[in-house]
Amino acid sequence: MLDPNLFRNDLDSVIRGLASRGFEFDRETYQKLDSERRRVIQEAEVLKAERNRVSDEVAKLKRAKESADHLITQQRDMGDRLKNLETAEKAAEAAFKDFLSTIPNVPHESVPVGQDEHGNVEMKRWGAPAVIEQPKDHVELGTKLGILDLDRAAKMSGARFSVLKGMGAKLERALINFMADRQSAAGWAEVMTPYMVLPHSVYGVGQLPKFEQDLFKTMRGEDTLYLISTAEVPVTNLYREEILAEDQLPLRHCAFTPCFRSEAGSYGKDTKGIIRQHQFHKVELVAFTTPEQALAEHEHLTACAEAILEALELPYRRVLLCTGDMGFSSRKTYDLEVWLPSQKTYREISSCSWFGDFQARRANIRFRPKDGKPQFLHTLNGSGLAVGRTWVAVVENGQQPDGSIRIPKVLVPYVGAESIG
RNA sequence: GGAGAGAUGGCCGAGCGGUUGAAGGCGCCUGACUCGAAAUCAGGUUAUGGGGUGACUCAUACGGGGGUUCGAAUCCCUCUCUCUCCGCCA
Repeated sequence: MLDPNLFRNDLDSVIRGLASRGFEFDRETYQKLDSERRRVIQEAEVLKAERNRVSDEVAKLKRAKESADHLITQQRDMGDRLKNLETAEKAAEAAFKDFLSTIPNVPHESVPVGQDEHGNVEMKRWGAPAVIEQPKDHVELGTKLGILDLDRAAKMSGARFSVLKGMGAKLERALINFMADRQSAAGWAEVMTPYMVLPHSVYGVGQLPKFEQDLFKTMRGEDTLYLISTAEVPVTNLYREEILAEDQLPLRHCAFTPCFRSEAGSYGKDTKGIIRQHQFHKVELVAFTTPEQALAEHEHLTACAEAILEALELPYRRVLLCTGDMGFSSRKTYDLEVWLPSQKTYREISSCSWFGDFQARRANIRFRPKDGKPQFLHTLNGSGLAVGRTWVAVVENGQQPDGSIRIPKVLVPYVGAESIG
């Protein structure tokens, strides 16, 4: 959520920023809701002040053992009048908040303006894609080696699920352990979290109320729990409603979790293979910082994700997303894209975002500066990395003419073999 | 699943219808003492929202929601969570 003061102090620049990402800010509705809210608050507070004054009078009289009956009679209907006003106040506050919570974050000034992915800017490339004659894709390679079984996955769960077998399952586990080991060694304190969360946690990171259709929802009686779409959700919410000390920042966590996404609206996209699944594994990096630390932390976090790709000898590039291609909550996002020989292109394998205080405001996460009042901190996160897509990249980039897969050196101790097949 | 206890400020912990935004302690800040530090002493130290250029002022908040009352941290209902004991269980 954006800071209401931003609207009050610098409405025009906010509107311009939002427009750059293709969001049209409804100025009229905003002003109507804001003035209504303030009107009701003031009305209620005048009445409450009056009630408090009279109650004090009553207290004084009673202590002096005098009669206060005339005041009490006079105040009889105060309760009802106030109750009505309080209801109106709550409604006005809620309407205002609902309006604000559907407004996306304002892009940072360093973000290029653009409508969609064509406006993204490539920042760097690392590694030269190997020359492979007639490269096979991971489905063909995996199926032949008996390490991937999509047909049987479909039998039990339908489309967009997979079964990994033998060395395929072991490779998945190896990647998870390698990534979690590396990131925790790099200073990202590991956490294991719930995979089901309450609605307010999803709201806190900005995926509710607008993106419910992307999530799996479960019911327990009347209560809703969502399956997490990313570890960002539980890890960011670790400190909801808390005030952290400034010297705790930057606070860095990594978390391995499965991720669940309904992929509504992506019918026909990446239907082949395990690039886009309803369930996949990810090692996520999440950072909490002061506003001053945030931009440097964004670079650091991205570098930590890149380090995994480099250790795995996977060619990749870093892309700075333009205003029109960024997620709802983000101020600035780098995507890391890995080379896939079968597609002869780079595909997203990590997304590293800085959210400013947008999520912190929604989840009410603050820090106490050395001298001064508590203020909202900044949050950042990025994949380090998406495990399923890394599995694909290792298999496709490591493929040999005989159909076997060469395992990257750093992974050999984890896999227990130098090649598969 | 059964029985009971509890939830108060950054932390611990009193209060159980009206001078309590909240005793006392810890922590933290300022000052005194000191060459400096520790100890000691004195003072200060919640957050959010409204109004005001400002000093300031008003409102709200004692797990969440609802109720009783002129007035609720205090009484009633309800939900959530935590703890103890019993049962069941990976």
